[in-house]
Amino acid sequence: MAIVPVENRRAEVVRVAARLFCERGFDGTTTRDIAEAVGMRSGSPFYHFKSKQEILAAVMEEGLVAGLPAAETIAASVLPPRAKFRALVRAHLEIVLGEGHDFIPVLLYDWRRLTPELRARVQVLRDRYDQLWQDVVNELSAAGLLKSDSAVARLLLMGAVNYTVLWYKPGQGSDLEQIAEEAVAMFVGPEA
Amino acid sequence: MAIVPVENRRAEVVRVAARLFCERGFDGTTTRDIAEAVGMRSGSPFYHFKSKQEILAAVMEEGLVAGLPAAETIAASVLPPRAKFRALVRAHLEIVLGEGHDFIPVLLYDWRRLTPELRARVQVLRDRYDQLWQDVVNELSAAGLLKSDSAVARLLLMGAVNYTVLWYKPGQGSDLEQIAEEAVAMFVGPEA
DNA sequence: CCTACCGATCGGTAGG
DNA sequence: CCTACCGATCGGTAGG
Repeated sequence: MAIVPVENRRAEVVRVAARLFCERGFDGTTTRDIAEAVGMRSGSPFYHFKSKQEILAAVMEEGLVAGLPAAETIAASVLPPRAKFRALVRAHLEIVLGEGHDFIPVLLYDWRRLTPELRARVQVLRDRYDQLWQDVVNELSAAGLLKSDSAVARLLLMGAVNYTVLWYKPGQGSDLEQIAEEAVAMFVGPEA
Repeated sequence: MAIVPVENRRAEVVRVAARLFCERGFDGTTTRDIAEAVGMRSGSPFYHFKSKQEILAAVMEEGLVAGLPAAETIAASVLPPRAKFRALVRAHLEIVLGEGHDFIPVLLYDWRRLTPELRARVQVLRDRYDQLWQDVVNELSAAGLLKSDSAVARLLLMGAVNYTVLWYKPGQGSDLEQIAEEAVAMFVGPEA
């Protein structure tokens, strides 16, 4: 038995909540489920969070904070537009579909369960992520590698990629690498 | 006051439930909300449906039954592949985003809330819809107008189109016609 | 389809 | 973070 610092209990709640929210949805998970899975009593999550929705927001924010650095590095790299886009898609698929990556799926599934206030708070981080995509898509566009207006293009592209969360089954059919390749091939066309 | 046949009360429950589920989500809507909006007492929806989830399944099935004929007509038409795909996308956007079309968004939002039994039941209709898309996508592929394997291609394409339900705002930005055009332009490339 | 009601669940809190 | 508990809600049912 390792000695676990008290500060980690909060993070543990967030991590367990992410898993349960991802599996059963926000409304399909009770704060009691979370408490039990973490080894607490039913009321104890509320020592760490003001409300169930605050836990949800924390899950989403942790997912975004964890995913942003990789995406930022890719966006700031000197890769040519098509390769950069491919790397971004690949990194995003990992965040959405990778083993133990339950945070962003929760954001995609249960965004609407956030109160307006919490939604606005999480949106700040989300905007940064969306902007990175927009930048990379704009580079594609500027290089003549993408038809369609870039604002709607970004939404359609992110839709295609995010929607994988609803159909992808690990170890069945294409793997993440293949899906990334197919998506890029279909959207961007063959080479520059 | 028109005289309303008793049989229409059930349909009324489904229609009202579709609107409320679409606005607030399945878990965010109580059977009491539905009853009140339809002008019944709180227990009366259960005269028409065995459970709340049966109402949800009915909403989804009505959406699919309403949408299938148009999609079938398009798939069976003699349009060239690109035009056929464009027509399918356009029809689908109408079903997903059109005014008063709350049924398919509910399917997209709350598919996971169905019990396994009900999910299997609704899946039968959903499979028919997916197959139509697959046929049209395969035609595109056969005509050399689409890169990427067609099974994954269909999922990515439907993802892009279905995801519009999360960002489209009527009367703000592109309209359905424009979105359809941009989607086709981006995915299929310029002309055959 | 209404009346009347239940049984259980659930988010959240006071007080330590 | 636990104990003990509340207040409200909610899906669903019996019986007519």
